[in-house]
Amino acid sequence: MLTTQTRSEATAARIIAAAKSLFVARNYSDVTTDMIATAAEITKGGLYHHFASKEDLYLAMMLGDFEDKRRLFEQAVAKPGTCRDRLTQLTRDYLELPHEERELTHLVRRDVNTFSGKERDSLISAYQKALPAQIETIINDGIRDEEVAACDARILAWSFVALVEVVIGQYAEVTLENTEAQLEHVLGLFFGGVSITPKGEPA
Amino acid sequence: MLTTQTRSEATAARIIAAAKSLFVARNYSDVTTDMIATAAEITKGGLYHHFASKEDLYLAMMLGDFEDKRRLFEQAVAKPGTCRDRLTQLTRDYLELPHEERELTHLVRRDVNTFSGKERDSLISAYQKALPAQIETIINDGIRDEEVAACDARILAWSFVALVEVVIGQYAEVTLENTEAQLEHVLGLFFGGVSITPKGEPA
DNA sequence: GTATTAACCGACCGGTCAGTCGGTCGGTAG
DNA sequence: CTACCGACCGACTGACCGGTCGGTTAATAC
Repeated sequence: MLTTQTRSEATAARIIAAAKSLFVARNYSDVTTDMIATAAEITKGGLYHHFASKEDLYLAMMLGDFEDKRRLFEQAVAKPGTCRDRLTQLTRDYLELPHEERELTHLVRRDVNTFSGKERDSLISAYQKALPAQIETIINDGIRDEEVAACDARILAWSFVALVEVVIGQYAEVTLENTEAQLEHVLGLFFGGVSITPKGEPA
Repeated sequence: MLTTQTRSEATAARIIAAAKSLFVARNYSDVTTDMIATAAEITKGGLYHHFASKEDLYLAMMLGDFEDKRRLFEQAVAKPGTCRDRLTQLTRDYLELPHEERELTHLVRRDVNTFSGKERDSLISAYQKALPAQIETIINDGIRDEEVAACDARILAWSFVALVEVVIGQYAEVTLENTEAQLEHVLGLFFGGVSITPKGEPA
């Protein structure tokens, strides 16, 4: 029926998908390889045929996802336009990702202490360095063009990320309903703050 | 030498202190009762003399810390002044807490999925409801006094919290050196945004 | 002094979980 | 057809960990 290769790839993909939904829901240590295997409709032996270890699976899952996000962010960095426009574009694309994919982005901050050595480093350099660095680039352009006040761009990038996470609902059971409302909140707050000013609508 | 009661209280405090530094550094599941006992210079049997279970210890640690923070926040809520002044005061007090105490505040978001039932509920209602609700109160006053643009105060409260966490360095190895620089960043960004405006210094 | 009790010890138990290994089955190559 | 190999199975193991329990010491009560 299926070729061996196709079948193998499909199984690996099923394992990754199962791992995503489980690791998003619970800490690394609280997800067992049996749980992942069962969710992927395979046995533990089968899982270990595809991945050398639990850590290996976690890293494959994360670095695969990172690559997708890196490409997504790259598009916004490459585009012309104002800093605000590019951040809007990037955020809109990001908010339209499925819930699970967005959750993966901040999994690192929760689980990173579980790892050590180069595994830990690769996670940090992907999600804590490379992705925010792309946002930083856009913000630095904004500073150069005098659209944004001069300030440490890295801190501003992280501030932006934090605001996005708030509207996603990471911080509580607080969520703005639709993507446009979320966008408006983040961009409005980031660029204009909450103060009532004579010239317009903040927040 | 020491009375039994004093000795007991001191031991319990030592266990809580050991638990704090370990739980801040690693996930709930990755911290063993043996590690806590060793760090508290006691044995596991001794630990279980003071606390009924690992979960019980974790909750005692968290709810004790919550009570301290609740009182700290309460002061800022009770004070008169503008919304900005009160938030400044609260944030300054908060930033002057020792690193470990501040880290405890967002431990819940990392570990909450490990618990269930009323243990989980008590953690959520403390750190995800009661504390942000106090900030929300201050912001609502700001909206009432037309100092802050009308908007869902809960989302604004969480946005503020998120910005504070950024400058604390939760988000990367990014930290502004001193408390005043951190304060300026958070308050400036929250109230004024990052845009360059004719009338002054944002961010 | 004697009895009682709280604080603490440390060996132990039962369960869990990452990882292993010998084996089966079906597709593939020659 | 046959030999092979990759995909997968499932029982097993060894380490670890939360929690227990009988015992020891020292403070306290009488």
